[in-house]
Amino acid sequence: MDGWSAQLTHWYEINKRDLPWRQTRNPYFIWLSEIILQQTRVVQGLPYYERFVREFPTIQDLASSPLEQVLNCWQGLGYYSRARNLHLAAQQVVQSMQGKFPENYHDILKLKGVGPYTAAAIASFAFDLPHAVVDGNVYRVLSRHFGIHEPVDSVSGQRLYAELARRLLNTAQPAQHNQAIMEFGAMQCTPVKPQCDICIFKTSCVAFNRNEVDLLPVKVGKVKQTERFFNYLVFQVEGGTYLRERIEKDIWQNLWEFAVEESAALLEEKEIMLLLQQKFSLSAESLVIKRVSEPQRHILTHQRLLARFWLVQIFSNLQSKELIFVPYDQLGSKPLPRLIDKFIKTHPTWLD
DNA sequence: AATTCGGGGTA
DNA sequence: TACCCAGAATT
Repeated sequence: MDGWSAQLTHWYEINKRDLPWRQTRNPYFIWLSEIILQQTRVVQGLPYYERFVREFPTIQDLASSPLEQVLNCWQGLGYYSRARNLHLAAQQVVQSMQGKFPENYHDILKLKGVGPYTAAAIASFAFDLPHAVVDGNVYRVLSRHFGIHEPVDSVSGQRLYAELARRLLNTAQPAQHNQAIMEFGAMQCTPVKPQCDICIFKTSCVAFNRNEVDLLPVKVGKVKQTERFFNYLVFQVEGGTYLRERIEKDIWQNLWEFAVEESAALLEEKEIMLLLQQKFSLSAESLVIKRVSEPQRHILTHQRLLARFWLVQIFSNLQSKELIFVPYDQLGSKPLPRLIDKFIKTHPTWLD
């Protein structure tokens, strides 16, 4: 099995993409790229990486910036706990590690938001330490090449794949080996329509020779989706509107949105009017429901959202514990979920 | 061990 | 549609 890594890295040297985080050994930059790329395609993460490097050139800059600024840079990338943990981990390094990024697997693993994959990636890429990465690409490449049907999302499967990856690792060049296997999974041994016809492992790939490529890797995880209905109230009051921060333990934590009423089904105008009077203590004379948007679908991994936006002009100030007044020209200063950001961008006439 | 965290590309 | 992406934290 000694030649396996050699074949792989040979393929890599010919076919690798030119990616910015491959041009540096700075553990801070490599860490940034790895957090950004968790569950995220390279092409999607790339502009975010450039932005973070520019906005936060050092880990001290990141640690001393307000979370809101970090979330603003992260806006649209999803899985926002990554941004919160990134910020926490930066403060961890500055405050408890004298600003020195940890230099071994064990200490890297202590950082918030850093799990086994990311710790192995940083340890190998930045410090040439012999830790094998196991990510979605690795699961796919190994399951197919070695014909493994053990589910990748089971505990026994994860043990099995981690052990196999560890055995295959070229400990003389762990960084190159790790980059190579992930690049191979991303570019050649792809989830659908892998390019088996031109694959260097054509003769040794068990799945290919058994015609099982499309069956692997095996996953058992079933995602059950819930349906939710959000009724958004876009209050219109002299030059601005009202936003609230989502602080509850739910999606979009620490992001901002319009006043919202969640319901078992989208509310109708009569119910919205009642809500405005009861929950927001507005009289029928002090408000006008001016427009309502089409229902907007928004799909998350575990949730299907249906949202509708009501434009409500009001003639008195709102007294609400959680709603804060935001001038229209400052809407961009708050980190917003894609659903809200998209609504604002596609309904410019609603907001002058 | 199972669930929950986003958003977009691709077939 | 359904699947998946340089996964990790929480329950």
